[in-house]
Amino acid sequence: MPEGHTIHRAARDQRPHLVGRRLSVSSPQGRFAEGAEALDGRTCESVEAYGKHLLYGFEGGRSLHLHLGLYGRFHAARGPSPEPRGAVRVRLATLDYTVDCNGPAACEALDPPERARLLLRIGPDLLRADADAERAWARIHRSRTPLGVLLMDQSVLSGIGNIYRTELLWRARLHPLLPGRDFPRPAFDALWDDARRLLEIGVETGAIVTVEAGSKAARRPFRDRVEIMRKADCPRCGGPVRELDMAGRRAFVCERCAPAPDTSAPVADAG
DNA sequence: AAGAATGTTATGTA
DNA sequence: CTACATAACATTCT
Repeated sequence: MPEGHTIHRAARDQRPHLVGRRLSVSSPQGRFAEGAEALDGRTCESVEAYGKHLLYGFEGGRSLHLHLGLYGRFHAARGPSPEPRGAVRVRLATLDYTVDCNGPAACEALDPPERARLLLRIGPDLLRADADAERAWARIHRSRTPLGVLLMDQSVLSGIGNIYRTELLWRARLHPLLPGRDFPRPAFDALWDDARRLLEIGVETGAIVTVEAGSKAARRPFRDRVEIMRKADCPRCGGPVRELDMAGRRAFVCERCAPAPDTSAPVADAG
């Protein structure tokens, strides 16, 4: 269940157990690991999250790249060889700690140039302190592409998935179909800050929580922790929620809170 | 038990 | 070339 918060939380949790240690890298159920096992026995030097990507740097310069895709997960446990749970693709282990990664969409060893190429494709990561908002804004403010699509484009900014996108737009009372170029700068700044806040809550709690943090609802099942995702009625105004297909995923909008942008009579470009 | 799902990329079409 | 939509892939949950 990965958006950026899942990956950053995993990096934060795993780092102290792995960095500076020699790791066994294996595929305990014999699943294809795309060269990851070549890193077996090397010392781990870094564990870093970039958007939804996790990179383990190894002595010698090569990295292990994991991407959880739609339903990948991590299982961490004390001890060197716990029973694998579910479909484990790769296992990273020291003598007293084991991380299993289940069902990732990417699990591969990268050379330094390949790693650099990957990082170039990833837009500013809201969960990294040095995230460059100007870079994201440069892509957004001149684009005709709808906000609902731009927010999920990992090369524009990284870490946001379908749920955060949907919730963020609802919170900001912005319609997902609003073209990026019609997005006012102050609204962008506010959304950027809100996104960081929500993602940080996600890292702390290990779950997507967009209702009031610390509330009772925040501890309940998924549908209670979000405001509008997969809801039929708007929790703010009671209006009906409309479903949109955006970038192949379902977005939810209250058009009473966020009126649809005017699509009529586009003015011809002068140039 | 079928279908949807917190994701991405490659390919097809206009 | 662009901007889309669609398919494909990995697995788990409802």
